[in-house]
Amino acid sequence: MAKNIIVPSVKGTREFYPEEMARRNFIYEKAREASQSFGYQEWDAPFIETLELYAAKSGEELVKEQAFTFTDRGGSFVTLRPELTPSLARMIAKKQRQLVYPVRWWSFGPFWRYERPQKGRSREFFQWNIDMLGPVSPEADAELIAIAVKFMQLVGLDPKLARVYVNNRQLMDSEFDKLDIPTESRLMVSNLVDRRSKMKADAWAKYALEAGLSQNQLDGLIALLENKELWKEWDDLVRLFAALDALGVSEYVEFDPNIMRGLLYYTGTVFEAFDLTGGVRRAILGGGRYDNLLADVGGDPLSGVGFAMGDVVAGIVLEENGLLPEFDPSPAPVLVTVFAEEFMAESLLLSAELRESGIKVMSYPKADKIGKQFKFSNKMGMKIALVLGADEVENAQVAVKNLVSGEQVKVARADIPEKIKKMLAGE
RNA sequence: GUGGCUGUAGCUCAGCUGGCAGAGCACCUGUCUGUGGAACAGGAUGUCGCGGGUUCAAGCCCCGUCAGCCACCCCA
Repeated sequence: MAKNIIVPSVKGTREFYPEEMARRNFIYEKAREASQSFGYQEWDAPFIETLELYAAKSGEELVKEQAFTFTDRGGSFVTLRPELTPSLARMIAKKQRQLVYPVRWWSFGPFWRYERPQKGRSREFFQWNIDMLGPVSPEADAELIAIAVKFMQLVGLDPKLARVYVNNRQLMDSEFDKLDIPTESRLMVSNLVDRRSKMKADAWAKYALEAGLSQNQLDGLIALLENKELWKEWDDLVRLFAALDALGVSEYVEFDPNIMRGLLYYTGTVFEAFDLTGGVRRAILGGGRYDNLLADVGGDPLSGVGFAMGDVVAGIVLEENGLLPEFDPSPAPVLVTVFAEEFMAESLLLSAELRESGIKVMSYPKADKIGKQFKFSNKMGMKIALVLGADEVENAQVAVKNLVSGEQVKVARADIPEKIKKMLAGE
């Protein structure tokens, strides 16, 4: 065996062997189907942006700690995009007067964050982003949630396996007002809420008191977070749930006052989808409503609603639930074998004819022992192998072997394309 | 960025208180000079992650480093 030392890949990057590529494409296809079924247009932005673009927008941590930044050969600070929203804001701003509203855009592409890699989190990942820009209405928010649900349905995640949890930041702010929690403490309280599910109740309570809450405020906060009926007191959420009901997705969606979301720019509805079956409750996707999207990139005020889904967690969830389609190694179901060197041209000619008639065909590239060629076709999961040996060539025939049933018949050379098509059609 | 666990054949892993580097699967060859999936027989395979140290002797002990995993942090 080779003793070569293989140059390692960059830490946290992903290598997509055909099987992993099939998984990524599966997620992409389902995201596209969900997006397009609601009329969204596909778009994309640069993978490299200036550091400046992110400095004003995204959460502090995201830029300072997690951005993949470097200096280019010209001395400019550039960043591998850690998220899409700032690029979206700029691109919208540049054509703000020309676009047709509501803008409905979706995208699927690579992102980079300089984090410590572990399961479900790498430094390089693919993300589905989808946004509606323009209208401010609970019904628009509901549409995005319905798209998330559509994706879940398309991949086979039913309400027993995964669910979308919804909250509203304005509602929470008004509740925090009632508890006399000052504005400057809101971020702290948000983090506190995010952390609650990960800590034991008494440890969390202690932590909250140390963070500056009074016992009264803590009691109020707990009561608030336990109140699953709170949405009924907030008009936007009442309308949101009515819309979700009309869209037929309400069994997938629940109100949950514990959903806060770290990103600063969310201003209204926020939501996250979780896998209910896994040991770790990790968010599959998350999003919400944001206002003043364009404020920092020089556009006029415009609000929107959207969400993002990473391929890493989504892939794990699908795998753990047995929802990934079986990997089919060969895109071509037919193999043309090469019986001997002297029949190579015959075999190539046959494979070319079959492709001409629209059939996906692989040619075996050399005259290996026929058994080896069959073994190859078997490992590649192919359906049909064709053999052109001395007997067949002499009689203008081709031996056609059904690799699934094991049956083999000889067919007149001229009838081969039709015969293969019928076999592949299941006849 | 902080703390912990792990790293041995292509893969999954065993390897005792330091004493000749192992198994299963996969692979190759043959049984089978016109046929895959099965069976049987045989065969090849290692910088024991990397670098240093201790020792007569290190896969095993010590230090460092890299990578993966887990928990924080954050989030997709």
